[in-house]
Amino acid sequence: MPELPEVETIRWELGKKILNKRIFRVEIFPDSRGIRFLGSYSPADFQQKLTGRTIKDVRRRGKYLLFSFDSESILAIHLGMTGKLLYRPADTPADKFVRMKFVLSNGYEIRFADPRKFGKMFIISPTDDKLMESLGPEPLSPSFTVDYLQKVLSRHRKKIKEVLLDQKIIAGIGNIYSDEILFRAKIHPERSACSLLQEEIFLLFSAMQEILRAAIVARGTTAGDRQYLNTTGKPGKFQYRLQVYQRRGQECLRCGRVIVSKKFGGRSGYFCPQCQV
DNA sequence: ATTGGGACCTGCTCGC
DNA sequence: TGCGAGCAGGTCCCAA
Repeated sequence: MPELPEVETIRWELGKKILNKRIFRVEIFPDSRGIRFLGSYSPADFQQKLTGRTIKDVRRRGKYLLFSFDSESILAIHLGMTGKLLYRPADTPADKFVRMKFVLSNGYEIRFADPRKFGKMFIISPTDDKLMESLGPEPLSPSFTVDYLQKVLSRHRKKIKEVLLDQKIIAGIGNIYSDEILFRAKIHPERSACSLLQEEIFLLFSAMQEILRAAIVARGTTAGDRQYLNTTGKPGKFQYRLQVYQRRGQECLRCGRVIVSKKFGGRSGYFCPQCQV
């Protein structure tokens, strides 16, 4: 699924292309049922709110993309697992699984394609923004420090893997990067968060910074069945640098022991049973 | 309060 | 070759 680095890549690409472009038309397709229009907006309200608006800013918060306009409304998009935002010239052949599209004034359109329909799209107001407020801090922001991480981990007894995945604690990390971060920090995913020693917390913090930054530079990870693609339909490059995710049965690149996987609350986690302690 | 598990979705892989 | 079962997982929701 698109996690922080993938969403950041999309934000960066779109930001260069659609600023000050006007939304000429909003098309919502019949099979867009799965797009959850949260809040009190119906699809028709949604179209009305956005049609004719000029895009003024594209930001990211956690795994959400936030579009600002020449109005009070903010469009928030969560890509779920399989969501893509494809930026195409309007005369380009149709893409599969497009649930919604924004036709822009410059002859291009943004196509929201989402085979598994886990994506969400909704309108929020800058002043009443409960969802964004409920998100934890951005792990790459200057205010996210080792001290902060230590404080937050000491408050939770649950597994460190679960803590990394909890968007209310830290925003933007999903299954792929939580595995990679824990592997790099040599921490077992089932360790209780509050049991981590100061040294380990420092390693965890460093691993988080390094991996997320490297993944952004690599323009994200296209792995597994998620088939993340950027706005031009191209894959990322970080999958070539994965150390542990989806390497079950293969040798650990650090110690040679066989990588194992285990279910953590419905999702699979990969780790080395020898060097992650 | 915290924690855990199921539901939502559907394309894809695997085994018989 | 065909078909059904199972898997993938972010977030919401409910129960213990």
